[in-house]
Amino acid sequence: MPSKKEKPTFIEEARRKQIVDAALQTIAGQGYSQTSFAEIAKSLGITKGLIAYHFKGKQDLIASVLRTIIDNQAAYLRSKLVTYESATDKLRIYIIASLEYIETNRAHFVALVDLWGSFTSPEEKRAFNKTFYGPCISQLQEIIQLGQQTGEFGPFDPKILTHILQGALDGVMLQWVFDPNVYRLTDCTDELVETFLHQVLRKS
Amino acid sequence: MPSKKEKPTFIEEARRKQIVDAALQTIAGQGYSQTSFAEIAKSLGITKGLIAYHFKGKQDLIASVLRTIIDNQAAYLRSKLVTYESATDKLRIYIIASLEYIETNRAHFVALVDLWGSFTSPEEKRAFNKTFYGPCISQLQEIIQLGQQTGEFGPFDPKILTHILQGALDGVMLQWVFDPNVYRLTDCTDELVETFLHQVLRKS
Amino acid sequence: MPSKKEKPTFIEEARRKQIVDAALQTIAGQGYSQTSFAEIAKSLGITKGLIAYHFKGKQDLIASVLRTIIDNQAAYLRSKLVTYESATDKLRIYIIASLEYIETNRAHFVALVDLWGSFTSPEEKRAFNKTFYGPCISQLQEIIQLGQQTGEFGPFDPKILTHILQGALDGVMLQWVFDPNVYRLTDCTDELVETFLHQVLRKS
Amino acid sequence: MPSKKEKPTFIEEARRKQIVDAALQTIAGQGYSQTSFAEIAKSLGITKGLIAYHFKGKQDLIASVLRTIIDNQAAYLRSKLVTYESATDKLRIYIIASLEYIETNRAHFVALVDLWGSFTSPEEKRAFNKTFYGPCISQLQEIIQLGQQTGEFGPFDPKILTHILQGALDGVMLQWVFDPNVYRLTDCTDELVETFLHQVLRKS
DNA sequence: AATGAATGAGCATTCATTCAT
DNA sequence: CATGAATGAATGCTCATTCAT
Repeated sequence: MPSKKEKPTFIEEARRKQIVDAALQTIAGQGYSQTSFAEIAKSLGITKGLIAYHFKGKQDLIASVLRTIIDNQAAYLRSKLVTYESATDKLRIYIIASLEYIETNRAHFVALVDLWGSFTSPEEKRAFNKTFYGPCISQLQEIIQLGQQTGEFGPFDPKILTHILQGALDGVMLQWVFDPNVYRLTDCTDELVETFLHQVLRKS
Repeated sequence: MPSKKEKPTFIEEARRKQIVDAALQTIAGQGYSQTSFAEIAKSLGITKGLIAYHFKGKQDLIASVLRTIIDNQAAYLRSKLVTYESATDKLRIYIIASLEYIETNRAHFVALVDLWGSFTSPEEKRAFNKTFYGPCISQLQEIIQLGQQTGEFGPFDPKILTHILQGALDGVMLQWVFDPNVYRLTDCTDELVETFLHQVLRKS
Repeated sequence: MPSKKEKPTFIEEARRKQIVDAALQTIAGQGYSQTSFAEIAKSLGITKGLIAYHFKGKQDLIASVLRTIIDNQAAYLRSKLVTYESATDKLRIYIIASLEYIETNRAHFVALVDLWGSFTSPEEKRAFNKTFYGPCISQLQEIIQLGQQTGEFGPFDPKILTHILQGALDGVMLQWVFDPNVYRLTDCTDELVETFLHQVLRKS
Repeated sequence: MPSKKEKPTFIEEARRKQIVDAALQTIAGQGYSQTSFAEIAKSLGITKGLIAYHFKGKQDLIASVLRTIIDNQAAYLRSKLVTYESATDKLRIYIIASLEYIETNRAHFVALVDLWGSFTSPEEKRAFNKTFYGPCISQLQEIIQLGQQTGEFGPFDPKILTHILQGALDGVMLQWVFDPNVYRLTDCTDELVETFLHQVLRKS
């Protein structure tokens, strides 16, 4: 393990990223239970000792993988959302961008679901949930509350609807991730936008 | 392993069920990665040799666990659906019963998600998906198509809506399974019924 | 690991003893730092998995080794001491038997010194010391105090003399254990008996 | 590793000493088995590569540590002994100084005992013994033989008594090193001086 | 002189699986 | 039917050592 507090060197940073990416691909490709240091190392043509050199342990490595997945997705969503003003537009683009992202980063989602199995205790699972869901949920809830403040959206429980919409997105992505041939993701996008926009815009 | 073709004895059947149940609870409680034969055996007060005797291997055991989860849920849904005639009623009860079932059988869903990690190759994962989602999806799709035939429901792509509704259900259950304190499942039920009934009943 | 509370089977007990003995010999022969499960297993023609099956871990195994060494020696000394009545005789036989025991069980002492290195923290080392030295010291101190009560021995600080005599015994054994050719152990016995009996018998 | 034959530079010499000292403290503090290059390097704020650069290998380093311990003690004893003329005085001061040295350099003795475990083969252990015990024993034996030549001491086997006295010293130090609270080292000093001076001075 | 990236062998430990009893 | 002894492959991890920079 390199020195603790000093800023990491260029080569160090590059290796870490390389290993994290390989880990992510291995998890997505072979499942978490088959993702050993040896397997990751083999896929990179390095030794497993090198992975242990760059990461404090397996937990550290998968935490980094998780971080990467979450941060990437969050950054993508944020970059899309900033260009729109109205809550209606933001909500539409949130749905579209969420599915778009998964379509081009399927491995991320596969790995994410698999990683769930790496947390053994209920406490760890809850923490994992918070880390992963937290940012999405709050981003979405802000949009919905914005819509209610501006009067664009009707009166409904914002928290419940947030979770249902996010749930619908995740559920749809999940099925597609399980089997990409089950439907075209874009067809779902349209239907989801229609269903939920219609629902939030109802005034009575 | 008992003889291949003979019908299983009573005790044989009981043991298998006992072991499958213990496996399910262990997976839900400690996670799949912590679920060894030894762990299951300990929770039953038997030896791991006995588990190996009754099942061809670990894959065989978890396949049985999976079967149990799926069959139980399917049976529950079916028993609820038969008492209703109209597609609208059937759809409402499908949503309600799905969430009801998970609320009283949370361990099943926890185990199900965890078990996803036990499939290593993409092919296995796809097969798992077919086995698990298949029955739910076709049951739901039948209801929706029924509604369109009777004229209760409006004109929309039945397949896509089926997947979106099922996805919304799964997504909502998933979040609740991750953290039971995130919302009351019944609150979601109402909102889901309202959202989707409104959507399918639209005529234009 | 076999069942926790039930009495161990015959074969279980035999294996454990066999493994403990092999561990002791390996430690004495190659040093603790070279004593791996693999090494012990190789010397027995079994697999290292079997050692892990019979012992909870390495700590458990070396604790058993330690126990064996200490108990054996203590039992030997006790069996010798009971046949004598007077403190003078007991003291003489304590010295003689201590060296006798080491002469026929050199490996025990070699292993004992080596095992010291297996305890990393000062607390562990102190505990080790208590476990090992405690029984010897108290046995010896009882003899000396007996001698002072019966009037056989003169007036001196019994605790200090106990430690000095035990120290002399250990030091002499240590040198001989390091290099058996340095002197004949029996020559030391005579001189030690003479030196210390003379010392304790002094009345003024 | 620096060039073989050239005399070492000032900085080279300083580094080696610094590393040897750190190694000694680490061994005494955490035990030999926990003393890795990384651990020593960390305690000095340098990299383990640097240690490998200054020493041929781990064996080389611990040999240097050993040398330091032995030479320091020998130098201390010699400096004390030269100021006395008679064998009786020399013997008394040998005992006193030996215990004095350990009292102020406890870490040296702790490390010494721990280092015993770093020698794997019986041959290495014997060599270690010779290196360590040799100087002490010959110094002590010279004193005793001097006393017999001058007629101060009585007629006894000088070799055996040398070893017994040295053994007593080591044994007493060992117990105190194991647990400094077991007795005050100075109390032992007095008793040891009394016991052994009385013994060597006996004329019959 | 010194660093830090990289190696490769070795470690204790876990576990599904086999099989004689 | 059931046990428990035994295996062997795999896992995460440690560490002395090497070497280009």
